[in-house]
Amino acid sequence: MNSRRASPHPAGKSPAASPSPWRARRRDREVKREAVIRAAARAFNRKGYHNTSLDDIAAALEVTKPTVYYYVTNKEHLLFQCFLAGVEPIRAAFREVKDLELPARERLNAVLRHYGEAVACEFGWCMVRAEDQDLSPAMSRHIKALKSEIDQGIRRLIREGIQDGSIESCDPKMTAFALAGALNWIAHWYREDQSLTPAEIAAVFVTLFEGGLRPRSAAQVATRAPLRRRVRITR
Amino acid sequence: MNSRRASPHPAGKSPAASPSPWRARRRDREVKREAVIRAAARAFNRKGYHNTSLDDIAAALEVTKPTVYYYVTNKEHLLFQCFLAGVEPIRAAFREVKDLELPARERLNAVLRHYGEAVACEFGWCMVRAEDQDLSPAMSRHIKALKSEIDQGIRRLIREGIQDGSIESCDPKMTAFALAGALNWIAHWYREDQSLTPAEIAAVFVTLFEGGLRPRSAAQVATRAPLRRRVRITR
DNA sequence: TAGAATATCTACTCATGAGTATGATCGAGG
DNA sequence: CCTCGATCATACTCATGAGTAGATATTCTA
Repeated sequence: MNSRRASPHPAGKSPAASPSPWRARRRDREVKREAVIRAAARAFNRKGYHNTSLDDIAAALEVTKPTVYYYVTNKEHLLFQCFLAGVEPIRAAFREVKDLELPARERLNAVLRHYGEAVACEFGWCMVRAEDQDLSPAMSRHIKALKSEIDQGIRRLIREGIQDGSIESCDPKMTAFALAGALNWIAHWYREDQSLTPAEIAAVFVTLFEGGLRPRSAAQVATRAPLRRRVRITR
Repeated sequence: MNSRRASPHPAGKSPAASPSPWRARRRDREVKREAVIRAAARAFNRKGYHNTSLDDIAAALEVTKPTVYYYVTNKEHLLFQCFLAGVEPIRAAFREVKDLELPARERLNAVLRHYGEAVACEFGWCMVRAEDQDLSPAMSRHIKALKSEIDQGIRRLIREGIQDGSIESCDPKMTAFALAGALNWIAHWYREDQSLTPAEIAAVFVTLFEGGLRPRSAAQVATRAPLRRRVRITR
């Protein structure tokens, strides 16, 4: 990047005098770059990573493949960028919640709500489904680290919740797996079933996580199996 | 299959007189065929469908690619067979539970336990991750139908549970998505983390699904945020 | 307006992997 | 011991798709 500036003006004075066109160019380029990443995310979303060629992505943008390569280095980086766009909101959610004076369960709920919305968004699929098997070792490590950071964040909130009494005693690791799994899976069905908005889905899920299936109303009927028989007989 | 028998003995008498060698052959073939499918499942498990070539699978069996093609028609069918091997235990679980005289929540729990164990098994990955995008339209329909059958089965149990009072009122569809999602996700992490057996995992998950995160002990401490501050200060 | 930097296209290379044509081998029955 | 069918290997074809080389268009600067 320095070399680009240095070559026309070795002394390095004129670039400082007229920075605006450079800036404009750079922003323009960045906008297009993001468009490429978004188009890739949409394509991966629809057809999966392996069933999407860079020609497909280029066609969606009404350009040709080399143009795509002008903005991203290769397909793997493209997936990685989509992944980053997907995780960033989740990391933000952790930061946002970090200093709230709330019991840990409520902080966890807030994170999970953001998490669910992130998974349902455009980049959700890429974030959830970026497989280390598809990536170079270096990328794989990087992605695993980011995923692990989130996982550990959830576990920590669960541990804190157990300590402060806002969460029932449980295995933090397994519980984190269960919660994240339920939310991750949204990426699989949300394309086909958009009957609820991402925010609504996240809210429903968090409610379920909190209370579980067991009825909480005091007037819960004890094991009355005959009722079921009756139901089946009526058909 | 008839043509194979008919060609050596057009009259069709000798085959009935000596069925044993044919039977033995067929069983032998079937055993090998299953070995091919299991090897494929293991390979898909480790490297993913698209990163596994039929040469890989053949090498794992110490044969060559045409030999694999002698037992299965193509890669897609191979994935489909793995998928079937994965779902079958789950369908069996539904049948097993069908006529039990138990509240629906307990029947649901039993199904979910089997479901979890199935996902953690050898074919779990193939079942969970068989993407319609990777398959021909016909296969895709077939797989979707089987997945939908299971989904609908879970929803039905949830509805029955709400009716018989064993499950708290909720949205059956979303709840089914959440439960199945949490369990499906086991396929993603179980390879790397086998600290618990499939049965133990399933049990932990079902317990969580039942009770949720909110503490059930009467002596639950109300929102005491200061506790958390203390924790952070100590570091 | 020359010319440099930016942006895009045409037309390739090259590796991989699915699927196959054809021939070799082996074991059982006549 | 010879034949026939079942089994398996060698050695291909062929399509696809990632990535690139080099030419071309566009735009800004001097």
